[in-house]
Amino acid sequence: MNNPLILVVEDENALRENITAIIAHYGFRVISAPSGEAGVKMAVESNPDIIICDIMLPGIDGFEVLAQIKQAQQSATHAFIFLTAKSTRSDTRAGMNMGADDYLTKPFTKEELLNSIKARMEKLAQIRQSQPEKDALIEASLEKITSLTKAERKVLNKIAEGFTTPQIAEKLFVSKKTVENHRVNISRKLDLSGPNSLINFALRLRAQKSTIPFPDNVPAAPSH
Amino acid sequence: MNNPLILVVEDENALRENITAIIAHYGFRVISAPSGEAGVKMAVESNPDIIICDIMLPGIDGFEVLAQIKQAQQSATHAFIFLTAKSTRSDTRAGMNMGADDYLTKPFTKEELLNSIKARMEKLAQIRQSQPEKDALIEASLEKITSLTKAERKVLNKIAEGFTTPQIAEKLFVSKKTVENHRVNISRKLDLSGPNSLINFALRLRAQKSTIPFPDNVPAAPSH
DNA sequence: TTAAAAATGAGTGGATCCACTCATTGTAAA
DNA sequence: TTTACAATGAGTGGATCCACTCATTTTTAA
Repeated sequence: MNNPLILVVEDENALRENITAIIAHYGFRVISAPSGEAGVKMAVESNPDIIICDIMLPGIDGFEVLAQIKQAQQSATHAFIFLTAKSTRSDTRAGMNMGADDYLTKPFTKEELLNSIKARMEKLAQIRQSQPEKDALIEASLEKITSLTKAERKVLNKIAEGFTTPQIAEKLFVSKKTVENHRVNISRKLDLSGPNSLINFALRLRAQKSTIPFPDNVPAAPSH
Repeated sequence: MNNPLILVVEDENALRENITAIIAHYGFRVISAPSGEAGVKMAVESNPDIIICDIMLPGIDGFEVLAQIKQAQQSATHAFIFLTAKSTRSDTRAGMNMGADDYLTKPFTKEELLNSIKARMEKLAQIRQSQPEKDALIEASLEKITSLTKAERKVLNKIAEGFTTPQIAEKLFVSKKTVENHRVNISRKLDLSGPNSLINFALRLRAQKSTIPFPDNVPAAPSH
């Protein structure tokens, strides 16, 4: 698994920046959200490998974040780590029973955080275990992916998840026409043509890389 | 998931029988082992969905059990729940960092046990089912592939190679109509439906099995 | 030999994908 | 502010996929 993507959902600015800094320093790609609502949106869009989420959040809380992500993204090939100041037994059980994968009690050390991430990562790698026989077409196109815009990357991600145009339109809250336009633009940028070439490309790409690098993990195409 | 299998590794006879009775009472299949060594052997043989394992065991301890099972069975997608009397933070972290999925501190109630099992079960079901990219669909369909005829296998093979209907028709020296008919029949036999579902299936099948068992490696479906 | 299944091909219709053009609105940089 | 690009959405048309039905010929098994 190369370059895992980690999403941090934490409302306290200092703690959020601290965590993201630690994660980034150890070579993982990281994105963050200051609220549950933003976290859900980002998770659906970017499909991170690991989600680290505080339970006490303004607006919807961590439990609700987990529930909504489970709802929206049935392809739960990610790990969910809860953060909390409360460490009562019933609280811990509630989190785990909702489908969390780990439960870190604040304050936690850098090592505890990293070890937890590492353990979940290994678990995920075990689960996925897709063999990476290199594909010339994919390899050649990897550079060109950087020329895709944010919206185009979102669409490509959904294509790779196996969704059809109408489904993608619904999930991204845009019209089918817009999705179709994005598909055409993606195909053009990647030099693809012919029926099924895009779904074909997306699935092979996904077979190689656990998650597609976008849309906020990688700088979008420059405006000019 | 039908009839999940749960393995209980616990040396105290009373507790082990108590746990297995609870689990069995709620309709799950359950097997048990009184030692780590027996537990590892049983896990490798029976490939249970969930392993509930005490940490304090005579002979090899729970950590070692987990390590050995991970070693022997790296492809298995199962959940591992630790049981322990010690509930210190460092102890919990050690267990989770080794790849455990939950950590129950003794004494625990029947509800805590069942909820933990239920949560891990849902997680497993999600993983297996979703892997839109993976096993559940493929695995479930592997048997059905044997019901495909020779011509249908040839077509499925070409689909997996990324060819479109017109290309397949040309390569197999038949008309496009014939290929289309085969595609429909394949979809029907594999319980697929919707646009791209076939190419999607074929590519995932190919990603999973380096060589697809057909068209000439496996006997065709019996004529009647 | 006879009956069943497979393989081939055609017809029809609907849904989707692909590829163009065009327009509007928003955003970001010169 | 002006300019360029992104994002959105619509229109059109063609190719393909999907799902039916139907028919003919060939192969296979009883």
